[in-house]
Amino acid sequence: MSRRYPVLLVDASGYLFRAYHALPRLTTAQGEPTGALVGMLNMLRRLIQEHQPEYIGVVFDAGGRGFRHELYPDYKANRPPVPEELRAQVSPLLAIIQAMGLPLLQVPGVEADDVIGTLATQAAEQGLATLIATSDKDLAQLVSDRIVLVDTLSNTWLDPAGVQVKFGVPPERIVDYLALTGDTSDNIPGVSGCGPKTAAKWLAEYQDLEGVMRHAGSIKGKIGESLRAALDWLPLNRALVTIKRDVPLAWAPRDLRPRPPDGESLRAWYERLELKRLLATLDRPTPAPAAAEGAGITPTGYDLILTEAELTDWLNRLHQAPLIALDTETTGPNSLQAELVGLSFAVAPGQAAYLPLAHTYPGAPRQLDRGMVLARLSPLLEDPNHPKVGHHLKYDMNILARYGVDLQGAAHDSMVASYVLDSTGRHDLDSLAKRYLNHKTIRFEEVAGKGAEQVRFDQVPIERAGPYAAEDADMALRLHQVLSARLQAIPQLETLYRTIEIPLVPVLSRMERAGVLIDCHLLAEQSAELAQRLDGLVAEAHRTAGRPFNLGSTKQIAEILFGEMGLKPVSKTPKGQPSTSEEVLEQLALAGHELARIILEHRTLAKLKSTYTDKLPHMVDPQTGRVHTSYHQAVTATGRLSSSGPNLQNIPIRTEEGRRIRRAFIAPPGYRLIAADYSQIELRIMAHLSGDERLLAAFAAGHDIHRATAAELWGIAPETVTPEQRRLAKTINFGLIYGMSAFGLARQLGIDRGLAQAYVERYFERYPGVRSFMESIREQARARGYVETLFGRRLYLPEINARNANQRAAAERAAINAPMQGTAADIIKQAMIAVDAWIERERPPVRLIMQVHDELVLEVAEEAIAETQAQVRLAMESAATLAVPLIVEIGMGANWDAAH
DNA sequence: CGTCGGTCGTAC
DNA sequence: GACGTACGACCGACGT
Repeated sequence: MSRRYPVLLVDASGYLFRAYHALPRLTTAQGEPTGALVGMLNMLRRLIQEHQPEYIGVVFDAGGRGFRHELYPDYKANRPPVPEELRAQVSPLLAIIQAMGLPLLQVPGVEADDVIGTLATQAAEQGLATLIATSDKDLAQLVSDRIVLVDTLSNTWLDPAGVQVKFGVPPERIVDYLALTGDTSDNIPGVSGCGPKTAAKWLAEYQDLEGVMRHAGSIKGKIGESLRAALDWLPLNRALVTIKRDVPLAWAPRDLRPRPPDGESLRAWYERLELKRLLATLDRPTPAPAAAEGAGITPTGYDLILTEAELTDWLNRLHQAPLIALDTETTGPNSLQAELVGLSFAVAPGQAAYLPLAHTYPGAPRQLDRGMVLARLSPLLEDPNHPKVGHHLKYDMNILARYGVDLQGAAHDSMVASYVLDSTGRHDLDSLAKRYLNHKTIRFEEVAGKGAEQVRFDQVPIERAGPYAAEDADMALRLHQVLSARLQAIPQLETLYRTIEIPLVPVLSRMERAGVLIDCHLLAEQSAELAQRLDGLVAEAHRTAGRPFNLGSTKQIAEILFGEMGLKPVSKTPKGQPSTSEEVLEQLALAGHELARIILEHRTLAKLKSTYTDKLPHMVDPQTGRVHTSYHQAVTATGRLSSSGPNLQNIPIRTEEGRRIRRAFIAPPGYRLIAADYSQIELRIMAHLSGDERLLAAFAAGHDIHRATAAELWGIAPETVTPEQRRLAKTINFGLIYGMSAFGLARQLGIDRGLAQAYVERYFERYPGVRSFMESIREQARARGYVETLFGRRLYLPEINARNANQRAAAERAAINAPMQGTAADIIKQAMIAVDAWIERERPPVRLIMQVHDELVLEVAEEAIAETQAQVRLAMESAATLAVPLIVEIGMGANWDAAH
């Protein structure tokens, strides 16, 4: 569609007939019919705004008997008379088209088809490409590399390849095809019993109509008889259906330049016919003329849906669209609380509309009733056979779900596509439109303001909201086209997108909507207790320091410890300041500095209180009594999900105090929580990817992996491994996944650097496959600039060849970590899809409610516990087949802590 | 008064 | 500098 068509020819009579029957019967208050007229004007405006043609011809039949009647007196003899309601709309329409400045072409005795055929042929000879707007299949015979048909009612587009696909014959054979099949509407009898299939078959076999006629004797059966019976009139048929390309006309294509519109006259007509939306267009500056080549997307006029008739019109277009782009406008960013303000749609690039529903500012025009609109839309929105695309469709899914609409057929998501193509960088609509379409979108702040001036979307004037909202749908559609093509070029990524990321969207939507029940009372108790202890610690700290200070301020702590008390800084922050991190304070506390111990304890408790026990109750949705996190699908570099509002992926577990918080994540009466964790999934993936024999063997034997590692490191029997040795082996194992160096290991373990180096050496001696795996990952990263997961997900590492050694080393560590972390993410996502599929299929009293990277949490009715455990284990353990078994540990309890 | 970088700490 | 991926609280400097 990027091609320009300088010439636009509109088969207006044909369109008018179809529009009259296809579109709703609008009338003015006086009962004057306007439906077909409005449809026609909308189509013209859309075509002009989208294609910005230099030359336009709006072609009408002028009546009068032409050469076809001479050839065949019964030509069009069976046409019913033009309905009065349609006839009444013609003359206003002609007047309006003229007032719009558009060349109106009518030639008595010459049919519109022949006018179009002649002008399009002349234009082609002059090197001008022509777009013909028609819904008449006969015009397919004109299609060439310079002539294309567009049917705005069915949203179809016919170029030579399209003609071949649709009719089974190329454009040059269309006249033969039509001669054989006949045309009932023109009263042209074809070969009885010969439809599209037979005609295409014969023409494929015998080349052309003459060939078919020559072989009429050899065609068997009843159809052969029919053909032979038709031989007499087939040449006449062909002459009747052949569009003339050489009728004498008063205009050449280049005479069809539009004139400036006559605003006064248009206003008068629009007022008289009560065409409010068109009237509004007169108040807007007319769109700029066609921009220079390569300027990206020209600003286009989008539709506004304010009346039932307009809604009907758009419903038709949506029904016929092969892919519907969809966007919701709401009162806020939280999809589980925001209210629906409007909907926008796009059916083709540039063909988009905004449907305002709940703009409530003073003076807002009357809008369609939300319930009525959703009732009419939901059969479409809930039909999986009508594919949808959006940008961040999970959001729209959540919004619609709150209005009882279960969005189905979420086939594409431009945000997700962008993320799969390259996880780094931004994936918001504005950035992507700029990057891939070279188009600057209207930003939200431009319509709603920012900061203190910002208003809710329902307060944004519809005339400002419309272009913004419709553009979002338009951009999602256009981005989808670009991003899909790029995904197709990398089959593994396309598969990842289609089989994992897209199916995950509704799963995440359901999880977010489900939420998790919180025991606020328990948290409040804990908050009160923490507050008391914190007060005590603050007093104690001030006493010890000899003056009051803010225990939350690292700067003030550093002043006291390293300034006033004269302690030696242990390490520095990246900015060169003396660090007061846990590690530092731990050392100082160990050296007997009481203040450090107090600050440490204060830090831990303050963290628990502010981040969790105070915060979580505030995050509870008053409507559900539960917290509903957001899972972000396009954030992390490695393919993991992230969670926010609240983040449920960093709820404490390691300390007793922390686990108390998990006890506040509860199941409702009659239910239990089930927590299912992958055991050592990243190390198993390392075993699989590296193929290291000892590591594979240890997992195959079902050994405790840290114990086995320790046994290898010290060359002793697993039973004799001490807890200390196991702890050290565990640290090494985790360090490997993170690309840790000997220095890092030494620091982590608080041991001598040389000793740490010796451990690392020893590890690689015992697990040589791991060493070569890590080296080959680094090499791949350097050579290709990216690393891959088992399923082909990519992480690009532009800094892998950086001059700066630190940047380079960091990129190498990320390179080593990403295949393991990312493969684990790929696997648990597949498990989530499988678990969700089971739930949706069998409808057990079970909900998937949380994902924490290697863990799934479900809320399960008591009677379904055993079945759920079995199903979840099956789904998770069989989500991927590795060279080592995937093992899942499942717990159950009344709260999240007890489920572990 | 809002924004943003810096620091720290929680999870896997 | 030295351990990967996140989110978010708090501080404090800075800008309006």
